[in-house]
Amino acid sequence: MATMEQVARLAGVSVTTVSHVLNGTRPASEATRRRVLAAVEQTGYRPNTIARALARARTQSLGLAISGLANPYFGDVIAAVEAEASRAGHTLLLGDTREDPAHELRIVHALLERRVDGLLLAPSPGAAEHVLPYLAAQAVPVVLLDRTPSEAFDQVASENEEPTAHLVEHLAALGHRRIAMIVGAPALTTTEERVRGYRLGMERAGVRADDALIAGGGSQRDVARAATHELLDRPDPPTALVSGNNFMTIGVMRALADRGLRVPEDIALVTFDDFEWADLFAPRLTAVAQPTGELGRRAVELLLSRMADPDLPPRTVRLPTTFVHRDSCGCHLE
Amino acid sequence: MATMEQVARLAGVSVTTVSHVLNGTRPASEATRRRVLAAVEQTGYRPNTIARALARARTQSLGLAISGLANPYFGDVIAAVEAEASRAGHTLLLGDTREDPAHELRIVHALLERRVDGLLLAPSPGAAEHVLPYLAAQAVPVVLLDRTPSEAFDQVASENEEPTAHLVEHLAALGHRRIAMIVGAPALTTTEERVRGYRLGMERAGVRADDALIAGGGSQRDVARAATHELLDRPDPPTALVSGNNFMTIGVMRALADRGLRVPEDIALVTFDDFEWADLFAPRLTAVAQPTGELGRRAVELLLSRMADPDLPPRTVRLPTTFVHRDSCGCHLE
DNA sequence: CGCTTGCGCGCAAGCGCTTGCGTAACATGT
DNA sequence: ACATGTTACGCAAGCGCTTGCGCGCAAGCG
Repeated sequence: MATMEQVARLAGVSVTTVSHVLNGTRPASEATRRRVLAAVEQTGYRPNTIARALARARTQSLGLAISGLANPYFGDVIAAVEAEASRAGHTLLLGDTREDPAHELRIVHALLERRVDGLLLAPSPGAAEHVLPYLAAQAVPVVLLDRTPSEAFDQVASENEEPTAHLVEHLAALGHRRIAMIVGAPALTTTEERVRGYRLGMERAGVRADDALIAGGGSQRDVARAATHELLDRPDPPTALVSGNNFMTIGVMRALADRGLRVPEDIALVTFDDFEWADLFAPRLTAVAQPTGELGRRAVELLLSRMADPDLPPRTVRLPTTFVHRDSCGCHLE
Repeated sequence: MATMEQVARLAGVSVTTVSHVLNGTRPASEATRRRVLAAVEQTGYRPNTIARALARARTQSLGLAISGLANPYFGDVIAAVEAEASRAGHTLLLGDTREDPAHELRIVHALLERRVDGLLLAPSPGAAEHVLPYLAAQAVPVVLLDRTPSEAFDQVASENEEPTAHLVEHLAALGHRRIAMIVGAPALTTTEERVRGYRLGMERAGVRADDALIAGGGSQRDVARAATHELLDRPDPPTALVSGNNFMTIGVMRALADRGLRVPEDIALVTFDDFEWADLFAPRLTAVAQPTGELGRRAVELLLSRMADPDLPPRTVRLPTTFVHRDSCGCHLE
């Protein structure tokens, strides 16, 4: 991979001219342009973006710090982020926070040391005490993703409270009274909001909420599985379940399978987060679908605008979800 | 974010010394070390890896060019790659090839311009004519992932032929004779190998293979759906289906749902690629599971070893798959 | 007490680009 | 013919690090 120097020599001009021709930053005579371009062609020259970044103090790259890379929900988000970033001429640097504040800080450090021009972060539980204060002290543009722990940052997330309330009301309308919810990791704003949604739904339906029916699923499959077992072991087990996200839905289903319980015949289940295949397999899950692609796109959009103008006031974007009515709620039973 | 210069000034030493202390590249007196470290602490200094990369001609970053970021199969791979890369002190740059040779070339260019130290690539169909010859001419270490189009590169992939043959034999053993396969995009080696596996399975089972029963699903959901419809529209429709990958499985299932066909009662289905939830939803798919995490890990391992020693002969690693026997094959019907 | 050793450190030349400043060469107006 | 623009380009100083080379100094030696 040739350097600009070699191209310049071959074209019989200075590196300055090569640079300007390639970047279009200064007019050049047609003859010169052609000679430079020909030399580029001939040498197979590719700009060294590292050198460019050092000189320009901009890397044309964005950092994405997220957890659960394997989660298909985030998969969609990542795909959308990559597409948008690439459209804007930026490359994506990827880091997995592992939902752990310490590791998250390491990842963010690594990304900043790479001098990303902007950072997309799905803050872990605990971010508010660790990485967020640190980021606030840096000058780097940041957009928070999926979770919204701080109004001081730009952030984009789905609506959580109303959609969850709707799920609960739907179950209540079918006659359920003992409606349990398996909720995600504590300090996540998504968890808090979905719990509020649960309470709101119960209240609207005129059902007294019982805190014992709110079980911590830790946003993880196996924790959710255990939590579901605990709920079902109660003397007065719930007749309907709300799962707080897709990971936990798998855990909940596993617990139900462990006990040979059928959905929705033996117990009703509705979930936050949809699956692409949910239509095709039984039980067909009644779910709230997030606009994952849109989430990623908007996040990049926000980030680019902030990079363009750092003095913008912080913005919080909420995206509407979709209620997908299928069978697992038990509507079609009678 | 302070520069090394400022740290040096604060510590009353030269940048040379700061550099050596931070990198451990030269002994320094204990007193100096402490002063430097204190100055680093005080200024919140973070190394500028861009400058370092320029000076060292190494970026400590790996490129991952892959398609279908949203595909959970690749999600697992990405997660494993990220984990391994990060363990080795490398950052991941991510690009989506979109399974399109032209875009793939753009992505690879972008990654190389970023001067990644090594490249992981899931070559698109058509890579052999475009990006691969280009890469062969560069000096950059490359490992091919999932597909194995060229013995000239290091590559790691699952076994495809035998596992597919096994799926087919399994169906044949149940009495099926008209066994169709929905196969992936043409020029993919995975497709070729799985087709070979199909033929091999038919042969072993003593069933005459009919090429009309090999339908192109293009590795895409909707193409697979259409292909399935075509198969079922035949005067002598298949009684069993083999799906060539997880994306297409969704399409196949959708086509079956379109027609109200039940699996396995009306038609048997087995698939290449497993799903995490496949146990929990009906029909429970009988499938071949790839060791996705292992795939990612081994790929990074191979890449690192190649980076360490560019003169190694090219290696091709094949990973064993797992046959997961569930219900969609129809074994438990009678 | 000179002379070698080795230790601890700084100088300065890069790495491959970008970009402000300057300067020829030529066109324009009067 | 002379001032005044305009056009086309090169010089060189960075960007923030790394690293080969060399120098002063205290310790060790005969």
